[in-house]
Amino acid sequence: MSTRPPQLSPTELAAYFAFTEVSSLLRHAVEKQLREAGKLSYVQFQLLARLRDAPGGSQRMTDLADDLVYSRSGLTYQAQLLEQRRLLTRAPSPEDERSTIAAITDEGREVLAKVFPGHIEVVSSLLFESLAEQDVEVLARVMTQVSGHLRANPPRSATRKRSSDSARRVSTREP
Amino acid sequence: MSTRPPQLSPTELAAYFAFTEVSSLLRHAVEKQLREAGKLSYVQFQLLARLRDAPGGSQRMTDLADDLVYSRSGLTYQAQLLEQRRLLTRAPSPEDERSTIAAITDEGREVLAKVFPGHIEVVSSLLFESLAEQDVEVLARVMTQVSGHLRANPPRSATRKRSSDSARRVSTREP
DNA sequence: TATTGTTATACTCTATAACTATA
DNA sequence: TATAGTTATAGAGTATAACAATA
Repeated sequence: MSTRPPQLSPTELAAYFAFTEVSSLLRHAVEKQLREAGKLSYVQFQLLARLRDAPGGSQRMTDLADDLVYSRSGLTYQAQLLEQRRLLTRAPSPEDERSTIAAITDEGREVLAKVFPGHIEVVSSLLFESLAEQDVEVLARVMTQVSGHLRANPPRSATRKRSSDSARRVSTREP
Repeated sequence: MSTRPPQLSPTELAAYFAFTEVSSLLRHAVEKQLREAGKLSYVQFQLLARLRDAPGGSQRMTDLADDLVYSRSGLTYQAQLLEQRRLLTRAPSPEDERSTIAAITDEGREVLAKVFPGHIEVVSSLLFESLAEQDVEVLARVMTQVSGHLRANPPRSATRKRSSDSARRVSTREP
């Protein structure tokens, strides 16, 4: 095993501290905006956004839970809330009666549309406003790099699930 | 108000998505490690770490709450938990009897010391392992830039404190 | 009166385990 | 048996408002 140095370098420390601070403040601001503009929690927003971007505007509950690093019961809870507000529907899958397919409704899309401008505004003004175009490019590159690294090396606890038969689709394309 | 474009550029979008994903996964992993290694929540860890780095290992409750973007009652709650575990003490300030000074104890420092190696290990292997040294430098620079920007433009809600000025009577409704 | 901090309380979120039903 | 999902439930965390003490 490759041993990582037991200490962070000063540069790493600075990067880590600044990263967590930005992350925390941005998250806080985004949550506030979503709550005020559409009565959505951050997770609910992610849920709806993911459904909207999924083919057919729908996805299996389990896949949603996997993507959002969520427990299934937690997802059920949030889906119930959104269903009560008619922002999504749930129905058993025709292929596999065990599965539940969640689908975003028109009302759900409306809420997303209502919330989005303010969301962009927050992200834009807090995260990007002070950055030069090149900085943004560099940030995108570095974060994408790390993101890929994290997908490739899941945090141990998330590994226990997908065992033998249905291996998970990874975003890496193999020739 | 400076006018920001109503849309994020593709690069900004990529940067934002990757950033939030990394932030979320890293936070999750860090919380897990802190919980398992020292039964600390992330906020409690930040609290202790901040006290440790403060002069005298102590700080006023209000200042702690400000720094951590925390409500006072929430801070009181966490401080109570830590005090019960003897990881910090609370005592009224000699200068101003209204204030409470929280101070980290030796036991608190021990817990931090116990938790730290694993913390470093998580951050190191998740955030930095896949990055070249130059990437880390760039990340530190960009995040510090944004962090400074955020400090300079607090998210509105955190602002309404220091102003002894009466600039906000205008929008206040009275019966 | 304003500030500091605590308390009382209500609410949201999350996770674990037991359970149902399908496969 | 294994998987998908829900339910029951318990616990942590947060915020708001009322409050007491001090300035």
